[in-house]
Amino acid sequence: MEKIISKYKGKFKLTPQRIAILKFLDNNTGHPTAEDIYNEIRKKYPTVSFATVYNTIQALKDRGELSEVTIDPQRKHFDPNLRPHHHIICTVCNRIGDIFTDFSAVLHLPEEILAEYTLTGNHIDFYGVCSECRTGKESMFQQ
Amino acid sequence: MEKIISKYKGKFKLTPQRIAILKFLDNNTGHPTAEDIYNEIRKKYPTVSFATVYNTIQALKDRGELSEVTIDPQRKHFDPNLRPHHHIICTVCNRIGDIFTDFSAVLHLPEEILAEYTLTGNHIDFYGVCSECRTGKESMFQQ
DNA sequence: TACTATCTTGGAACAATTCTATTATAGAAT
DNA sequence: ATTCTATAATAGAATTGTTCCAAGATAGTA
Ligand SMILES: [Mn+2]
Ligand SMILES: [Mn+2]
Ligand SMILES: [Zn+2]
Ligand SMILES: [Zn+2]
Repeated sequence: MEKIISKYKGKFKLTPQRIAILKFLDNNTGHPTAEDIYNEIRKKYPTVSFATVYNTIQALKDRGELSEVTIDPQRKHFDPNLRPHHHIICTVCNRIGDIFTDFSAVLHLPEEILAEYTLTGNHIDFYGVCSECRTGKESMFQQ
Repeated sequence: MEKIISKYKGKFKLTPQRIAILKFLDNNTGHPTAEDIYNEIRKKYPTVSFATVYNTIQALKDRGELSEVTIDPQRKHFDPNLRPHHHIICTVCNRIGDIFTDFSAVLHLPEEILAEYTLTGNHIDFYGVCSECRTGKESMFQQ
C-alpha cells in the first residue's frame, strides 16, 4: 500500500477514491469489471461515481498500467498484471484464471499466414471447468 | 444457394430477408458484425430491420450454425465457419483472418492448472500487421 | 493559506443489443 | 387456389455498458 502511494506520487493526483481503486487492483488476479471495481469502492466511498471508476481505469490504461481483457462478450474486464500471459475461463462460473506460460515458440503458423502477416503477438483463451464447479458433479465432466 | 434453401427447408421459415442473410453468411470469412449484415441485406431489402438481423443471428446460433467471435471490444462479430479454428487480427485495419491449425497437442499446461481445471478447448488470437497495411510502410514493421 | 490544474460527481448522451406489440407472411392444411 | 396459423418482420421503446459534460470540489504546489 505504501508502495502504491509512492509509486504514483507526483505522477497523478492521489485522491481517496483513486487510492481505493489502486488498492483494489493491486495484485488483483480476479479480472474485475468496471462494476466490480465500483461495487468495491462504494463500500468505503458510497458516493463514488461510475465516471470516476471509468476515468481512473482510462488514466491507468493511458499510463500503461492496466490492460483490458476481451473475453466476456457482455463487458470489459481489467487486469493489472501486464506481464504477457494467457487466460483460462471456466465455462460454468466464467471465472478467468491466469496462465504464465509462453507458447510462442511452439505456435508455428502456416507459411501462407507468415507471408501475409508480420506477427506481433498472441493470446490464448483456454476453456475448462474449474474444480469448484466440478464439486459434487464430477461425473458430468469425466470422459 | 440451392443448397442453402434445401438445407433449411422445413426447419425454419425461409423468408426473403433470411435467405439474403444466409446467402451473405454462406462461406463468409469476413467475420461480419450485425451492422455489416444489416448494411448488406439493406441493399436488397431497404426496409429490413436490425431486429430481423439479430433474430436471425440468434436463430442460427440456437441451431448451432453460427458462432460469436469475441475479439473486438466494441462489437460482436459472427462466423459461419464452425470448424474449430484460430484467428489473426491485423492491429492496423482490425481485419480478422482464420487459422486452421490445431495447436492442442503442443499447448502443455502447467500441472497446477491441469489439477484445477478440466480442459475443454482453446482459442488463439494472433496479432500482426497484414500485407495490405504494410504496403508503403515496410520499414515501420521490420525488426 | 491561497491558487489552480486536475479530479469527482450526477446526469445526459451514446452505441450495441434486446425486447415488445403489431402487422405480415411462409408453408401447411384444406 | 384459398384459408389458416404459427412464425417472422417491423418500428420503435427499453436496456445495458460505456463515454461525455458541466459544475463544484480538492490535491498538491507555491
Ligand atoms: Mn490475467
Ligand atoms: Mn473465423
Ligand atoms: Zn467455475
Ligand atoms: Zn491490416
